[in-house]
Amino acid sequence: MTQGEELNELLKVRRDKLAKLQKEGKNPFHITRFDPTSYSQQIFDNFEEMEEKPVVIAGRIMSKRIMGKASFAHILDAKGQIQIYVQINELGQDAYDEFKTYDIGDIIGVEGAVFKTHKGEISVRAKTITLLSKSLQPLPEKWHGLKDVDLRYRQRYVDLIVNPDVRRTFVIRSRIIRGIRNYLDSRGFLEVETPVLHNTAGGAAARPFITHHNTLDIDMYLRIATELHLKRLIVGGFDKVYEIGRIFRNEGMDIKHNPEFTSIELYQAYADYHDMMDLTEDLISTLARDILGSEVITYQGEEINLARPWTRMTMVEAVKKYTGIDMDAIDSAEQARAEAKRVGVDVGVKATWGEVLNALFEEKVEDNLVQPTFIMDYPIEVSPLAKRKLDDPRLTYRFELFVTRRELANAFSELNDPIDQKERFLEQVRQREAGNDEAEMMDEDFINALEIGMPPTGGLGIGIDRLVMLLTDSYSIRDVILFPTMKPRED
RNA sequence: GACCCAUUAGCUCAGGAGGUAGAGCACUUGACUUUUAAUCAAGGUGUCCGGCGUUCGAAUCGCCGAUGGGUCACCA
Repeated sequence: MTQGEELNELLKVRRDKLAKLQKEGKNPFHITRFDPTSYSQQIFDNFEEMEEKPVVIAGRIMSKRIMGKASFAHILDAKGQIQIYVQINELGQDAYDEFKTYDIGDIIGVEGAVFKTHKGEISVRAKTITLLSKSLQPLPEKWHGLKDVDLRYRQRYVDLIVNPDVRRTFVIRSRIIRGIRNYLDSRGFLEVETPVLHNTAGGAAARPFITHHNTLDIDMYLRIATELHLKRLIVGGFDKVYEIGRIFRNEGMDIKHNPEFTSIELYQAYADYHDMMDLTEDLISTLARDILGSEVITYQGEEINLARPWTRMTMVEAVKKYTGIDMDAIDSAEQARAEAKRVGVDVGVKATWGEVLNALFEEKVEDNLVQPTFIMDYPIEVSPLAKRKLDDPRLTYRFELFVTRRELANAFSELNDPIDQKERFLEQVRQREAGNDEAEMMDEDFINALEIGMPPTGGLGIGIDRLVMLLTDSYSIRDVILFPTMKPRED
């Protein structure tokens, strides 16, 4: 709100109240600190001991019921809401009159005694009330809250005030991330930080955001993955590392994609992708148990059982199960393309056996993978950083985890052969030159690191936002990101 | 990027077969010393998303645009 703008009546009333307080030397914005002794939740949890004992609480006025010489209000603090009882005899005439001018949305501190009302609600009988901050705008309606999705995302601070479920989601998000850290730290993993600004955008197939460094006068990329730096650290001798961090991909936005999102990638020397599967299912089922209290959860009306063990099948087996096509029995790309066409899956005229397998999987299998399922052994064409299978060079030691039809994790036995890796990069470069701007870029220093020598290593990446969606039953990725990417409004 | 839907008071929403807009909450004033969607009485809410057009008249109809949501495409 800028100066000179016409204020509507609601705003004007609050400005006037503030001006009056300032004139009387009671400017709430002059207050610098306050010392609450209790959260609302602590009072509820310990009522027996706290009854009739003095407490100091602080929070936002969410409702107000004035009945002449006595009033009730609800105060929202970080842990919840508690009622206060405000009576003229306790406060005195002047303080009581001033309290009556406070608005819903104002932040107050309350000193008083814990008690239970005649109707049985645990409350605080106010002895003194201090206005700690004046709210100059009205809050959304108490009963329906804030529903407008646009406003909820743009003004998340209001959303958090009036929609308790939103607070819960982000508390759980925090617990999930803390749970992951605890799990990995207790198993000897080292948390590290690698650059966000990259000279080459590698480790995934995605268009990057480009930015510019002024002093060096070079364009740089925001990272699209943490993979290649973390593997350099395995080369360096840290045998178990992980990074939880923001990833940026310049792609479309929908209920599963936000341009910036959070991933965890971890790498473990001397381990393979089977170890990564064990770790993945143990980690996620542990999080569900510890944070939600159950391994059986509901996502958008569907029951999901996260109890171990989870189904493991190869991509070839999955395609066979859901299409009847046995890709193992097919040797030529030509025959594979004919089979795809037969079941109505569009593939290019030059599609390889592996590309056909991947297309069949994506179009015919993914939508069936509701319960947690590891899909193993991805084609080499779509896995430029994964180790080739010894018994079938068309495939790699790679898996993805699917839950509720969505990819949640991606892992490989990491490719550590520098010569093979260089050839894979060159193939990616050829694709890039052929117009695929999501193909990997050549990363000579990463090849150099592999030449120095990387032990056999298992690597795993999990989309934290999607994991939080699953564990909080959130429909959209925007419901688990505090400030999702929004177009600016033109006013 | 394509298509569909939405946008009305601070919030949640009605309404409008074209005649200048309504409810509840919130707000203001008054009554009320245990209420809790407090109650009772009285009162004012407004760029009907923006622009252009049709029309005597547009919030309503048409076109263009903005933002959001959804579906699809893209995202191996």
